[in-house]
Amino acid sequence: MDKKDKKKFYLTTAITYTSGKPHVGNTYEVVLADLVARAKRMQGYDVFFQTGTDEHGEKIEQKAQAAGVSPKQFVDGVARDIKRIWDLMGASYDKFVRTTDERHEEQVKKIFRKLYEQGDIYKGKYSGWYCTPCESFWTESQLVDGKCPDCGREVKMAEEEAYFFAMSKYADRLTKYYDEHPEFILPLSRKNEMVNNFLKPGLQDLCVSRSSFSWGIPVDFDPKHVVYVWLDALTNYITGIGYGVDGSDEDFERLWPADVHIIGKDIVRFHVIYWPIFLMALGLPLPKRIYGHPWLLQNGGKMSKSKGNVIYADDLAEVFGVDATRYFMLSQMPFDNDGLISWEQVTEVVNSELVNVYGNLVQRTVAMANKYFGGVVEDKGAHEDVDAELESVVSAVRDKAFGALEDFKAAEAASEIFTALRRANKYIDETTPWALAKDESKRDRLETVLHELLESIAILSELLTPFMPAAAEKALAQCGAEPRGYDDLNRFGVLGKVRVAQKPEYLFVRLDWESIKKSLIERGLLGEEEAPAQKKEAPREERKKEADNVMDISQITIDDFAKIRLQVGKIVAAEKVEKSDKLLKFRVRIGEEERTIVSGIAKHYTPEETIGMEVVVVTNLKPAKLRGIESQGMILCACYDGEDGEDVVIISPKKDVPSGATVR
RNA sequence: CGCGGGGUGGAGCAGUGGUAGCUCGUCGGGCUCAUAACCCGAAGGUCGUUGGUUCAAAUCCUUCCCCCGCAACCA
Repeated sequence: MDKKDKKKFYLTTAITYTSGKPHVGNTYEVVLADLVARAKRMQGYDVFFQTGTDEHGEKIEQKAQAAGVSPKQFVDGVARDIKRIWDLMGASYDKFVRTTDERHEEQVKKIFRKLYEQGDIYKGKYSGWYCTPCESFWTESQLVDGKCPDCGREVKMAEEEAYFFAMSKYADRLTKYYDEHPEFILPLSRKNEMVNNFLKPGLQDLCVSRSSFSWGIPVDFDPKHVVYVWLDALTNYITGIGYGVDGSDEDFERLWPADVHIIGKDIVRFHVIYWPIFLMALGLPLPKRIYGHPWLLQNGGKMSKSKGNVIYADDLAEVFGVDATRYFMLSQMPFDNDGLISWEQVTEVVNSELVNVYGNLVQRTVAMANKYFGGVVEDKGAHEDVDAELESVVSAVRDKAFGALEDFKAAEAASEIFTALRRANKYIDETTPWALAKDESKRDRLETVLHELLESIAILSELLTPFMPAAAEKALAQCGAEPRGYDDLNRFGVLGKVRVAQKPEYLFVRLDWESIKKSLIERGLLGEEEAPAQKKEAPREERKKEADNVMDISQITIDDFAKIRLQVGKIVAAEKVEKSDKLLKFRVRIGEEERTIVSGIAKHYTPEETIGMEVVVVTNLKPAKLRGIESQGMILCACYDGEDGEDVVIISPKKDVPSGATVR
């Protein structure tokens, strides 16, 4: 079919920031977008799926410097890695844009100039609190005790030339757009958040240039400045498909506006406020929908002290296979809540859904087709009531599942399909083919039953293709079926006489958690104590181990110890440190002097109960700044793993001791 | 009061005004085509807490408690 005859569907992910290797969360976004892209293609849309990398900015400049390479070399490496993972996961993107693409850079310069010339961008002064040694600007609220949050030094009010985008003049149009397009922001809860936090208080003009670093797209008429990364990054959605300030390609005319931007919930603000306003300023229509998906979080993340706990998609794919990894992400992620992932959960889902329900259904059906009919099966028309029930369940899946996908509810779609697969397994028990096989007069019925099963599997597998392309295709092949096309996926009677695979192959292999766990630990992909099932046992062994470790500390001489000056002091005042949930600030009297000491024990002591306590203080410790307060010493505490996390107890002499007494 | 999310049977979740549901796990049974799989049944929930609105609240309003992510931070 000619492209012009089809309805277009343009979708994008956010472009990934190239500061490092993407974790499962980033990868989830691409897999989700890929699901939608594949589903839309099945439905006959002319789909254009764009993803890519966001490669400018100060952070990248710093990372590159730390790595001792040029920024371009650095992003080339990371972008390659990102692309590799996307490809590995089977992402069927049509275009992978990079913000360092020449064409993109050229258009961003032109866009910036255009907006400047038409008065949306103006040159102004950026003023704020400036810390000279750190070369950083801070807002009032970022300051700590009126000082630099990084180094604790004095800051001064300073000004810097910068370009601003006059946001406020578009605010009303944007609000109106929200009201007229209630489906613009998904999930809905985000909309109120945006309106209440940003639109209602009044939109601030946005600073759209930077001059404190140089890794960015220069403002061509004022090269001291580089374009703000978000203005640079967001425009990829139009430059990638051929937008040009002086005239756009045909592709752009066909594809824009985007049908959806699939992005993380953390960057919803940029996509529903700044991006639409930039587009308005350019005189372009706005994207139809923005879906801010939740995050995929790691289960057992708090155990991270035992390093090596971060999960990457390529590791998952290596252990479980691409299809299983995709399926897990897509079926387990809620629509508007963060989801969890752990190695054990993936193992469980693979076994209980992919192996037991889907794989096993295909396996037993194909095996029976071979056993009873030499692998060739057709519909003999010997139907019974139970067939109609199976058929009605299976035929309804297409509209339910694809309907859910219209709203990006992948888990719901997957669950519709699996409900039907379970129904098919039940059908086998209801029809008892092995019993029919014993009765020569039931031969047609038996063949009909198997054909019903094969057609069910064929339909459901095709519906699963966007989720698990390879496995679904394999299942179709096992049944001897060809893809029938979207229009026929809601009815039976399409599958003719088929020859099934002679040697059924497992779609998914059953996994043994214990051995997977073992190999993960060996490879350093899993911390020893992640397994939630053994919560009760693990901490105890842990504690023991820790006790051993203490004994194991390399020995020091008495001279080493003598370097540490310990004295008894008395807490005379205590208060919570503002804006901190762990820190307490103490005044401690040690002999004749009084010191300020900050300690991270707010979770274990209230200020009141510590006043008057005698404590042991390290008095010759080099002072350090915490939350901008100078701490002149350290209060000794006993720390251990208690029932619920770490317990901390201040060490205190049992008898009254003169203040300032030394401890040895 | 930094921002945001959440507290529903053992675990993970669905459920936004009208008999509290799903998957896993557990227990019992069935079947034997199948990857210790499949099918049936059972046990198990004061829906975090307080007060309120309503004929009716897991669902709306209110009080408090707790958990998680981000941010900050552990002398």
